Amino acid sequence: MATTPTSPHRRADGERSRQAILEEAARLATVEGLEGLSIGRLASAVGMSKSGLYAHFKSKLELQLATIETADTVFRREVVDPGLAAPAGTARVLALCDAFLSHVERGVFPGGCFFAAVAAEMNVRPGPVRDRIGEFASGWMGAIEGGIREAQSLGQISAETDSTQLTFETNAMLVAANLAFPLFGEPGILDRARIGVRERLRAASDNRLDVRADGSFTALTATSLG
Amino acid sequence: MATTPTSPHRRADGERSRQAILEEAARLATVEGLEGLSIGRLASAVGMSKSGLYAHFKSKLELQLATIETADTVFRREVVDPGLAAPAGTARVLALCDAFLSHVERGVFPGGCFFAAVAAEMNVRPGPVRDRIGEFASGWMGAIEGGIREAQSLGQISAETDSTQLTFETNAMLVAANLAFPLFGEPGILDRARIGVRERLRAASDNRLDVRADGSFTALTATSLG
DNA sequence: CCCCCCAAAGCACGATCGGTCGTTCTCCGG
DNA sequence: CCGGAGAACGACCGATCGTGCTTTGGGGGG
Repeated sequence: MATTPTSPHRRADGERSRQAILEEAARLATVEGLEGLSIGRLASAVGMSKSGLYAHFKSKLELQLATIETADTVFRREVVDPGLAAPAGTARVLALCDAFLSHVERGVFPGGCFFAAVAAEMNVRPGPVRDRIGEFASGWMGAIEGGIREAQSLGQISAETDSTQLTFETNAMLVAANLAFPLFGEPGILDRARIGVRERLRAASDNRLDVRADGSFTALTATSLG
Repeated sequence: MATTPTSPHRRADGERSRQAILEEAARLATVEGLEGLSIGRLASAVGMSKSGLYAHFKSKLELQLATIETADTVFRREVVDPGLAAPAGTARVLALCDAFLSHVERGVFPGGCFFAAVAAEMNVRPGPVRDRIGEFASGWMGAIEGGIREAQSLGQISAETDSTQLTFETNAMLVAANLAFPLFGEPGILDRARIGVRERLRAASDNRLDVRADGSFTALTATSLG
């Protein structure tokens, strides 16, 4: 519902155009940036005139906000939902991280994670755009922390662990991999993050051997990589 | 020497202006981005005309590259040199990380780390600018990894540890803190990174209690924070 | 002390920026 | 099937973009 406008009497072809515009905008914004994304380039990218595109959005700000909502929908579909499908606990945290790294690797957004790219651009520009990015970041971190707390209540991670601290460190590896992957091009960076997350969660299990992980867990230790 | 142009017979006031331009450009680029930084805004920021500024640089690309060199000099002075002043080993790695987080906290660049901001912007735009950013990133990671290898040769970190993996994880916390700090404004994020780096290095010491750390080490454990 | 030369400014260019017209076409409810 | 409303268009606005050319003024070596 986030991407569905509240305005009444919207024509079917117009809604299709609007969605096509926003999906292209979300992709382009990870390359050009939300501010660097120009109306003219976006219009020609979707094969429309500038004014035709502008009929859907009253201002560039509204276009930016709608683009964020579309990106949020994509992120939910490609990362959050697959991650939450895993059984609760450590496995779910790992699934969230793997889904994130997978969506970076597959190039769901050409410039990597949409929100990391936009956050880096807008985190020193106060306004509704930055506020919305902050809300998303809180939600994403909350999803990871929720999984960690579940793992604690399941006894997979020691109750003494600072879940917020562990969330920060887990997300840090995802963000760092997302930043370095397009810069160097080598997919080994993503394996670094996969290893790091698993080792960090294993360490947080406080020598409890009942830590749940998927089959690739034992195969993906730090020493198994050259 | 990096910021010193090779052209001969340069007047003193011109060199001062050039440096003033580049320092302002390095600061502005962390807010506007290297591409979003316009000649006109930069000129008015330093109190010059657009063409007067342009007399120092043949093109915007040259201005961008010179700005990177200036930012590299600032980063070296504010982060790398203070970090390398610490005694070799774990203490030096910690000093590098603390110097990095300190330069973010003090706002040496208003938008946080210059190279993280520029890398996020340019990592999907091939060209000499991205190449130079990649060189810097390799150099910075190399400094951390060098410190870790020294710590290994000193017996402070177990020789079995994958130094590249440990470097990735250490740098990840710095990058993540740099990204989240301006977004949320709370300095607690930087403490998260400080704690994470220390705990991670302690874990890598493989239960060796001779890990060197500064006095704040024991005080900055994960449990000491609310 | 003079005069060369570089720093800086003024001015202007084509392109593109975000944004607003008026107009035409086409979908779709009554 | 008719008419209102939305979709899309081309033209155009003032501002700003990066980049030139030309001019002026002052610093500094002979």
